[in-house]
Amino acid sequence: MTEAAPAVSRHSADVMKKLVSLCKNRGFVFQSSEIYGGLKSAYDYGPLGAELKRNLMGEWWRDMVTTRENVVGLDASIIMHPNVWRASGHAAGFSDPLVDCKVSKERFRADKAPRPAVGSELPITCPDKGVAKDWQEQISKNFGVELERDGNVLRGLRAVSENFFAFFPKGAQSEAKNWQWRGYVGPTFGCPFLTEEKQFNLMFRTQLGAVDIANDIAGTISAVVGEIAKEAIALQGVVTASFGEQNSSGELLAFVAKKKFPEERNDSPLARAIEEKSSVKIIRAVIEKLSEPTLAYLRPETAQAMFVQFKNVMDSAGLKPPFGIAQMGKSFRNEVTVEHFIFRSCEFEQMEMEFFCEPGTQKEWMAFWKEARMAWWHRYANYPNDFKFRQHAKDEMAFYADDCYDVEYAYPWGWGELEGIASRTDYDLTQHEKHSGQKLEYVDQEKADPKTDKKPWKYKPYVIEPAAGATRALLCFLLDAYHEEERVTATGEKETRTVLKLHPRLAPIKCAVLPLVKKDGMPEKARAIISAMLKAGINAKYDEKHSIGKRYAKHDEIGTPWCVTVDGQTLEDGTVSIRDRDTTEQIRVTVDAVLATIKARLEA
RNA sequence: GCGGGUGUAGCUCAAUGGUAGAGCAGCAGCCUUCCAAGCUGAACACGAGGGUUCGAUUCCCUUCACCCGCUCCA
Repeated sequence: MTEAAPAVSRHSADVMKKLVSLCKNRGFVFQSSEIYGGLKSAYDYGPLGAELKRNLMGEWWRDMVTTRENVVGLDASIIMHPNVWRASGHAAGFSDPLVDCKVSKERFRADKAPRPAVGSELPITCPDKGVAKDWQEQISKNFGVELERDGNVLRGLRAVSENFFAFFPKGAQSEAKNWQWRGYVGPTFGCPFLTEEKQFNLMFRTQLGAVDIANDIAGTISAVVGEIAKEAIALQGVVTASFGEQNSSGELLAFVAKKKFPEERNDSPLARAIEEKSSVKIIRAVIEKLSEPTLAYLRPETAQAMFVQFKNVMDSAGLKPPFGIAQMGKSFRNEVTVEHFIFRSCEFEQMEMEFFCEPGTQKEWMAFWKEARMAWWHRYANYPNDFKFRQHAKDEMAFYADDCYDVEYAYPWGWGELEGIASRTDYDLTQHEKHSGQKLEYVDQEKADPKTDKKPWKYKPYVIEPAAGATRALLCFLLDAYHEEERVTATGEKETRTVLKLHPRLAPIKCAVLPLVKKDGMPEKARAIISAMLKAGINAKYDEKHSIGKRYAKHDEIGTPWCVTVDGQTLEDGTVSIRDRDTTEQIRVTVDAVLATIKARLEA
């Protein structure tokens, strides 16, 4: 499964610095909004970077979609219905603290979690017996707590006091290590091994509608403040008598908010804030309530659209499982930390495919896509050993996941993720069925349901998801291509030749056409060649500046695989030289054959 | 989010409490017949804001951005 991999990156420590310089210098990648001081973790792709990214994503699309019969494309909107993100679980956490279960990876709202009474038992109900065994081992390993397994239930925990929970192996009672009792458990499995509460969300919020919501909010708050003033005067006696000074603003706000929003449901965030009499929470809840009708999010991943449009795509394209829906495009996440140039940024590009298959066949398809995807990465790489698979440990995967592999690359700072290939079962379709009320299943007329043995078999397909980062792919192929070679110049000095050994299909410029000197009719010959190439759709570049050596060096540095040179001999016998970027060797072909030669090499 | 570092021309660097200099790159021109040759000319910078000061690129504060660790990454 895991290939032989280098223990450390073959890259030198300063390669990132050099690459970032080269990217700016030559026009691959610029800092966003640089003239205004730059914007955190946002990058612009310059003329060469734009070509490189387009080529890269084009190669993915070609390999995943246009060369496969059973995979189709989708280009969904970046802004989707807010309920999409509620169903996927991304939207929780804006107004309420979120907690993760360290064992099941379930994420939930702390305020909605079950709160077992002090002294009660805390059984953990696992999805099945196998999972129960895994979790039992994890809990033992990570928290030093030995639980008893009773079918799919893990027993032995008890909420001893308000401050800690305990386990009682064979009657003895001791406190759980490394973990604190938070007073509640995960809603699905009842697990008390939880992370700290987090009050943030990684999604970018935006608003649909041209009217600025801030006006409505300001208007309402202003009215509320006015109400408070009136109430304060009217209730002056009561305020001083019964509210006390400490919480008077919260008390008043709660009083007014209750009058202002009489129809508020008991379990809404606003109702709870009013209950708590916290002025900050009330104001926050009012803002949320008022902005809610126009609230929208930028997608944090492209994947959900493939699930949401599953039926439409399947029906319109006349597909039946196994089939895939692929999509490339931008996604947005407010990352806590951004790092390593374009590796982790808030705005990034993804290349994702959801492959829908019959339940029970997911293992075979996982194996198929693992191989296909690794072959793709290897096709464009100079150093295949810098790529490897890493299987996710059970305690690393989401509770619904069946299996998961990352394709990792040996970046200068260590192994890092390029692509995740996940076996997601029917979790996503199930979630969207639940939230939308729409059936998201395939009806197989030919096959009998394995459970009832009757035709047809209606099932929600299982999903294999190869999800690659396009931005990361760009960085990884730049690193893979970056070479420095020592050489002696014509004047006898030692110099470093920087070469980007990009795969020709990725290279921004395929071919440079250069007159040896700009006289004797050489520029005219070269111009004729370049216009033929451009007409044929090959991104070629004419260059007559400086000496020929400088021009070669420049094109080495931007990864141009071939340089066609028009020289004295061209004028005599009609041949030109084609120089290879990686070897610097030249061959001669006739002017008429140049275009076909370059074309053939690009197709190779 | 925490700690440390950095910020001068497109890039790599220098100098200075009295508003900055080089190499390379780029631009215009001359020259040049195969791997960063030469000549001429013009252009280009103290990340932003505030403070101290007669005067700040230099000292102080804030902020923005980047780099290196840790944390986080549904």
